[in-house]
Amino acid sequence: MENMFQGEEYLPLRDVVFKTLRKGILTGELKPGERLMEIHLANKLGVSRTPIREAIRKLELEGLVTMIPRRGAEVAQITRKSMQDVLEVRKVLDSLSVELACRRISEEEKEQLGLACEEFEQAVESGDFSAIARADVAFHDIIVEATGNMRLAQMVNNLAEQMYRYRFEYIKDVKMHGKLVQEHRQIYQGILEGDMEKAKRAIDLHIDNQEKSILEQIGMEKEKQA
Amino acid sequence: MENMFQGEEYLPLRDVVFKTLRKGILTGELKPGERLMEIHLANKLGVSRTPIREAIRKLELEGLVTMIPRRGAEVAQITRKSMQDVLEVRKVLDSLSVELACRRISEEEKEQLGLACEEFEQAVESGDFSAIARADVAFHDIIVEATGNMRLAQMVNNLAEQMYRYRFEYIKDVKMHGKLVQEHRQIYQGILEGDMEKAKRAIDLHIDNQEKSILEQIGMEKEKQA
DNA sequence: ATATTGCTTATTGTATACAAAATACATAGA
DNA sequence: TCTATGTATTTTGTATACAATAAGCAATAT
Repeated sequence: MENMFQGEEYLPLRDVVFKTLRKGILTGELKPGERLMEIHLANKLGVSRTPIREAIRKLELEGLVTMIPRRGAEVAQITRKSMQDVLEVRKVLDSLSVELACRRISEEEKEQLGLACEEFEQAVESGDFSAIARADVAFHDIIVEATGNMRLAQMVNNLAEQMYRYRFEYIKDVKMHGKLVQEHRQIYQGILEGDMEKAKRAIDLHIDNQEKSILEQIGMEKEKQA
Repeated sequence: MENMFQGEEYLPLRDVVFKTLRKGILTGELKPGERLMEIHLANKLGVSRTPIREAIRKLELEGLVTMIPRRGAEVAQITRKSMQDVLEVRKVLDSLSVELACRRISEEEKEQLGLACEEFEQAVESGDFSAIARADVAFHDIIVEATGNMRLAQMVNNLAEQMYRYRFEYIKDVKMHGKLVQEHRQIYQGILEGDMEKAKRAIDLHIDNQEKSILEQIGMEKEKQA
C-alpha cells in the first residue's frame, strides 16, 4: 500500500541547509566576502558540520560561495564584471527559452501564463514589492518550464538567481512598473500567438532594462567593450 | 617570503575524488544506472566516506549523478532526450562564445589558437584518437577562454562534458576527419579575421555534425518537434 | 502458490573525534 | 619602533562512530 499521507516530505539536512544558506546569500543577509565558518553555522542552525559542509559543496558549484583552500568558504563577491558575465549569458538563454516556449507550449501552460501575467499586473497595482518579485518569478518559471528542456530551465534559474540581490532595488523603482507590465504582456502575447520574433524582442528589452538598472546600482564607471 | 616552489599544488581529497569519479563517468567506466556506494568507493580509492560524499554532492549539481533519498547516488542515465536538451543549449552558448571571442580575443590568444589548430590537424593525420580528442578540447578551450567570460566558459565546459561519452565514437569515424579539420580551420579563420558570421556558421555546422553523430549512436527513432 | 510478517544485513544520514594547517597575538631582540 | 619568532587558538580536512532507514530473505499463514 502506498503512503497516503505524503504531506511530510523528507529532505536531508544538507538540502535544508543548502536552501537556507542560499536564501541568506540571495537576500543579502549573508554579505559578499563574509566567511562561512562551519562550527558557527552548525551551532546557529542546530546541526552538525557534516550537512553544512555538503551544502557548501553545492553552493560552491553554483558559484554562490568561493572556496579558499584550508581557509574555508566565503560568500562570493559580486563585481560589475561578474554581473556582466551573467547577463551576457542570460540574454541568449532567455532568448532561447522564449523561442522554445513559442514552439512547444501546451494549451494548459498558455492558460497558466495568462493567469501569471494577470497576477503580475495585480501585484504591480498593489505596490507590494515582495508580491511583485514572486509574481515575476512565477511568470518566468512557466516560460522556462514550457520549453520542455529541464537543463535549460535549471541553467536559466541559476543565472537569474545571481541577480536576485539586485532585483529588489530594481522592483522598487516605481517609475519602471509600467514598462515591466508592458514587457510581460508583450512576451505573453508573443508566446500565445507563436510570434517568436515579437516575444524575443520583448524579452531582450526586458533583460536590457534589468541590466541597465543593475549596472547602475553596482558601480558604474563606464567601461564599454566594443 | 613567497613560496618559490609552487610545483606541489594542494588539492583536497574531495576534489581528487570528484575528478576521479567524473572521469570514470565520462569515460564510461562507471555505467549509467550504476550505484555509487560510499563505503565501496572509499575502500577502492583509499579514503574515508567524507570526501566521497562531498564529491558526490558536486557531481549531483553537475547532473552527472542522480540522488535517490536514503538510497544514495547513481550514475545519471543518458537518454536521447537529455542529450537533445544539452545540445539545444550548447548550440546557442557555443555561438555566443565564438561571437565574443571574435570581439575580444588577444593577439597572444590568436597565436595560441593557430597553434592549437595546427596541432589538431597533426593529431588527425597521426590517427591517434586520444590525441585528437585532447587537441579538440584544447582548441575549444582557447576559444571559450578568449571570451573573457569565465561563467560562460564554465557552463560550456560542463555541457561539453556531457557529450564526452559519445565523442569518442564520433572521433573514431575516420571519414569525418576531413570535415572536422575543415570546420576548425573555418572557425579559426573567422575569429582571426573578426568575421563573426563566418565563425558562427562554422561552429554551428560543427555542433550540428556532432549532434547527428551522437543521436545516431543513441537510439534513433526519428522524432522531430516542429 | 501467494502474501505477509519478522528478522538480518547493507547503506545512507548525521554527529563527533582527531590531525594538520592557517591565523592571531604576544614577546623578545635589533 | 619595528621585525621576527614562537606559541596558542581557530578552523578546516579527514576519519570514524552511531542512528535510522531500506532492501533482501526466509518462515509462516492463508
